[in-house]
Amino acid sequence: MERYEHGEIEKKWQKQWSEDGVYETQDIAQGKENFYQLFEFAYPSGNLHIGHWYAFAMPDIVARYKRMKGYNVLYPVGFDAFGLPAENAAIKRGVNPRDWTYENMDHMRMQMRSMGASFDWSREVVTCDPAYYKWTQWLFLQLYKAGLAEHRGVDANWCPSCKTVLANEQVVSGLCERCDSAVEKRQMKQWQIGITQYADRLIDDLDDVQWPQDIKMSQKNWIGRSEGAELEFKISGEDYKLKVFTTRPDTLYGVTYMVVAPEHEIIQNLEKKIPNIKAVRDYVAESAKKSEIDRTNDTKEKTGVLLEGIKAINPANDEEIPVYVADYVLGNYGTGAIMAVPAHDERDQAFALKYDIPVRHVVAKKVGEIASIDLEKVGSYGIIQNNEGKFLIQYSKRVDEYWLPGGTVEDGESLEQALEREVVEETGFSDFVNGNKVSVVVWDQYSHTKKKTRRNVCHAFAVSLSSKKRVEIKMTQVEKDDEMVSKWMTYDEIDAAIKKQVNKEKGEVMMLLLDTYVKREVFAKDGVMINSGEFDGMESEEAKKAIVEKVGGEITTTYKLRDWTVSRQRYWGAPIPIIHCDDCGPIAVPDAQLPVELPDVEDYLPNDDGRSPLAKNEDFVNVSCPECGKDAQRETDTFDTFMCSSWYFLRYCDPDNVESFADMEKLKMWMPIDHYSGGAEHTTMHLLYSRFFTKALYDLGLVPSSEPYTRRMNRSLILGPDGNKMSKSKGNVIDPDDIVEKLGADTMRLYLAFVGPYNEVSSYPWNPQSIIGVRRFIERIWKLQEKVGDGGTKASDQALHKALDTVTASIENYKLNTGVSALMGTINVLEKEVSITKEHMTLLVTMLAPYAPHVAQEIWEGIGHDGYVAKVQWPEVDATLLVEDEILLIVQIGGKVRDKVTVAAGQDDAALEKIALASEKVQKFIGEKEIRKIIVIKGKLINIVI
RNA sequence: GCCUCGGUGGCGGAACUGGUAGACGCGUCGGACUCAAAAUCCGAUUGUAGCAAUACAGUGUGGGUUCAAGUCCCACCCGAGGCACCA
Repeated sequence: MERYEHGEIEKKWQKQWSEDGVYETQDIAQGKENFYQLFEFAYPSGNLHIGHWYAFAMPDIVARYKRMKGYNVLYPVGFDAFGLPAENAAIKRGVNPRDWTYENMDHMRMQMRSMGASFDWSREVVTCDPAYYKWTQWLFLQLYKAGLAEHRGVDANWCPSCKTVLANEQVVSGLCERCDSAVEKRQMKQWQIGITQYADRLIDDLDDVQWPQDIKMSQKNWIGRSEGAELEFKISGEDYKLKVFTTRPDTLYGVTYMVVAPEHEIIQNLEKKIPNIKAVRDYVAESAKKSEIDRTNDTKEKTGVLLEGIKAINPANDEEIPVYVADYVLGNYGTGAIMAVPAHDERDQAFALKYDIPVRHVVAKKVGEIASIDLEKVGSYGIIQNNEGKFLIQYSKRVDEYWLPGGTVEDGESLEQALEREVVEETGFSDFVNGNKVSVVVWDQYSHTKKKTRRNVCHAFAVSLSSKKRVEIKMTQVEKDDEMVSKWMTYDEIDAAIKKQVNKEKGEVMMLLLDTYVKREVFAKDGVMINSGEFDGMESEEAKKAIVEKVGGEITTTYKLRDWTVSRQRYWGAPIPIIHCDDCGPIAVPDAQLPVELPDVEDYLPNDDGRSPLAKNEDFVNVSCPECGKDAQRETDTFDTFMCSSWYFLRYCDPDNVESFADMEKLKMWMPIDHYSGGAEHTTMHLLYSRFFTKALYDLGLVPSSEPYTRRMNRSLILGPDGNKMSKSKGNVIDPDDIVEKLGADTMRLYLAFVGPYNEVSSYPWNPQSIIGVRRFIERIWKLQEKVGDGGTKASDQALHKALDTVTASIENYKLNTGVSALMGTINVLEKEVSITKEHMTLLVTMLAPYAPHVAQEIWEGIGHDGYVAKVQWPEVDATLLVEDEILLIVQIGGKVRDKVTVAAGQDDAALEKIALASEKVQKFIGEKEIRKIIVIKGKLINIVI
């Protein structure tokens, strides 16, 4: 037996596959269904790393399997060759980005061939090739002509280090996604794409795709849809209306002030009416100086300035309320102005506390569920805390119940008056200072004594005692009967006590009242309307619509998603195919003149002035207007590389087409993509952009489906042996070329498959021992060839078919690791046999072929087969072989395993019961006890209940 | 803070619709072969107690449902990711 020489074997077959065009895909294959398996194409960064292997070689296992399963599989490959990463790397080395990119691609192609993956290289797509970007430009112009692209002044994200504008998605918590520099705001005229017009569909259509929950949620969060209403507040004495967006129109009666963002136009428009305009302007200037990070970072301390001389009018009750300017309100979200409800919004409460603005509760928490209310009672209760932190509680000895001091409000009394009267009567403490209202709870209960339903509106006030002076206690008869006493109790004592009391609801109400004070909670949920005129008693959810209707507001939706800025002030990108004419405005370059080729230039370095390096190239810039023929200038910005990658998967379907970006008939053959795998970092960038692109093109009748990817899966990360992310500076980088050389591509593929489930996002440290174990496994298969002879056992048949069952499911579900385990388990059985048949070995290498294609092919040939194992039919499981002759019967007593008995399969329940009861161990445990019940799970388990 | 997904031996991870927890691999320990080592092969390996048969405990924590819970329900703790002064 020759030794297993991975190097020779792998090179030999890679050459053969390539020469025979084994993996080239036709658009139609007789009798086969098409299957499109896609991975994210690579940036030509220079060198293949383990991450590339994980990204390209794992889906290859699935592609190979699907091919054997009888599908016509498209598994294409290409390069995302334009853009910042390549350009920055080239600049760093002082080489031209074009040369750098093309050299890198050559090198990477070579490395990728060493994976032994079944890529169809004949369909390769390179985005910086004019034959490709001609269509990127053309597609952009289709969007432009459809009103989905516009050159407009924007508050752009400028990266001072990359010297270009970035899209919102490329700013990660205020920093440039590529270089981590702090992003600045610049007013610039930029090309934007109208992705926001598709916000709803981008969210709603997620229901129809088979994507993992987390990816869907990330996209939803990013789009940030929030449903609410726009309401108008008149400015007193002015012909001016302040429009606000709110998700809580039900709290309109609780509005005690308003806030506008520093950028808000009201400051300009009504500046003559604002006596303190100087202070206001200073504040606006101050907040303009703050960077985005500063402004969103100091979330605790809120600042603002009152707009003196201006009063807004609450449309619900015509009350006049003050207006502030404060930077906790953002200019670019909603309407840039809010109605502030300190009782029901945390931020508003913080601001109100600082500037001493009244708080008005208009929604109460509700306890109890009762259909109709017979009578209503309003109560006023005190949260009274002494300097030891204990609370004053009324305790009824008779019914063992706790409650706050206070009581029912009588006719003509205010809440405060009632509270004072009741507390003095019940507790005798008389020197107290009325505090702030802290909360309101509506408690609906059924009174068994009165046989009526009752609503208790319980108001709670935080009250402090100025002295411990007590006067005579005047209890009511009921209170006397209940043996009421006052007690000082800690929060924990109260919490423990009410858990034991019979009336749980009453305890809950008290804790709610108390919690609001103790935990300083702001009640921002749904409840029952109070203090809201005709809406009192209504459920707040219902009141939303009713109040919007009453004040003539409008139900609206806002989004966090912003339009996609696609201009980049950089050289290495596809030129934006637009000509600016003084008379005609921005004009699309006529189709016949596409592509607008990226010229070769001497100076490709980016500038600080916000203009692309192409702007210096007069030959490029100066053209005549395609409309009127006058002198005009080309757009000199280039496209965001995400434009190029938003449609590359369409080009794979028809890569050589010179008439169009892709023929509709060919697109229909392949789209939508059956499975797409890639990195989690693209969830709210490429994945969102390409979904938008597909939808827009679908609406223009250019593509056959409105979603590009039926299934999507984010891949895990392979870490260095030390558990950290691989990086040159940490010195923990594993070079795949080394592994291929020392252990072979098949070992690498199997190792990566074995390391953990491919369909879950996690991170796996590189384990140098473990990969040797995998290599050992291949060598054991290799040696198994020696055992191929005439004889073979049924045990081998069974082991192989059991594995086949697992391997098939494993690949279908992208849990590639369990398939490798199953194969390992099989050879543990086969190795113990004296001899196995050629059929056994054939089945084994057929299953191995998707995982380790080289060695599988070599053995395939070695045992006397012609052609390619990659082209054979995936075997069917012989179900009869999965049936065991004997089973291991688990005998439980009361759910605990007490015995395991090997019995003949296929016996009926009664027979199994008999066997179980005959067991000595079982008898020992049962003893004298009576058997209450016996549960039999067919072919598996018996549970005897005693 | 809100949303989503997770938490299983020393490690990576198995466990179908509730039915033997820890498959498979790594590591560790013991043994065989060898003058010795590497490689290879064989055996053991969740913890505690015990010479052992065995018993008890055990899937983040605490409750619950069930004949039976890693799996289902409730509450909480921890981790990862997304959003975040977003009204």
